[in-house]
Amino acid sequence: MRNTIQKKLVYEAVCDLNIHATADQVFSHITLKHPTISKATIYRNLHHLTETGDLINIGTFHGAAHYDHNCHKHHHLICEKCRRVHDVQGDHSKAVLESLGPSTEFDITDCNVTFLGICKTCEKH
Amino acid sequence: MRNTIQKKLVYEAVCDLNIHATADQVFSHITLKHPTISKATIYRNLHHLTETGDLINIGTFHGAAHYDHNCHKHHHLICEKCRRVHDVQGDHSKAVLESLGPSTEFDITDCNVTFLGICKTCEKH
DNA sequence: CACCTATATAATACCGATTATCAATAACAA
DNA sequence: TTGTTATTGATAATCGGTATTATATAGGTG
Repeated sequence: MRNTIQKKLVYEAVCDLNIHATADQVFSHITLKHPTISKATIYRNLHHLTETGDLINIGTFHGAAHYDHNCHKHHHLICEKCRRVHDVQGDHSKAVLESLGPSTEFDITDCNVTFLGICKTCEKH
Repeated sequence: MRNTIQKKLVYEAVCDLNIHATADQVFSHITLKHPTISKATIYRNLHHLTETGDLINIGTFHGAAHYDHNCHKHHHLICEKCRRVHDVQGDHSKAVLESLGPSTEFDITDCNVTFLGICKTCEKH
């Protein structure tokens, strides 16, 4: 896996934006200064960076995937009004897996805990 | 909201299939006996039935949404090989919300706990 | 350093899932 | 039965993402 300028740009964009950006937001951010970058390159590098553990892919049940450069264990809250993704500190996955106990039906590898609600900005209207 | 034949068919299809069916699976099932039903009607009614609480939309991070007619609180495991959705009995949401405590940042309405792993069928190869 | 070659790129066609549009139809209240 | 209005079927459009391919370039080799 080569260290291309584009890969660096994608990683930096996710960090700079710091809003759990989507591929599209990353694309728009980068094109401001590098108008020739391709959308396919954004997607490819988001995948690469997720594989190497530099980014985390936040599944959000609806619409586009969001990416997070904060790789410390934590959770996310999806605002049901604006669909933005917010950080929720803590790690409840372990506790859930422990209280679930060993499964005879599945080889459980992970547990995703995601909160739903309304963020402060939307609460105010 | 009117009680159309199509809405009834969609609900019954999700129940009869009993496999956390996708819109496409519901469509295929219904067209066997009602070949003129439109895919848009399937999507529309899946939405309606989710709003009224008759069905649950299971987000799966990738691909199509799955629908569940079992509205008792329980969780799902998504098999990382076959992407099928399996039931996991229990309700950990409450415990997670309690251990999280009250939030000053968000009006948290719910907490989604989804397990990832490999199901028995796929484990055997 | 110049060269090589495999990998990454830009551009674009394509795909699956879902939503929007709209004229025709049917639910249901009067 | 009739009028109104939500729902339908058909289909185009959109959205998020992947596949293809000719070209460019990262980074090792001599």
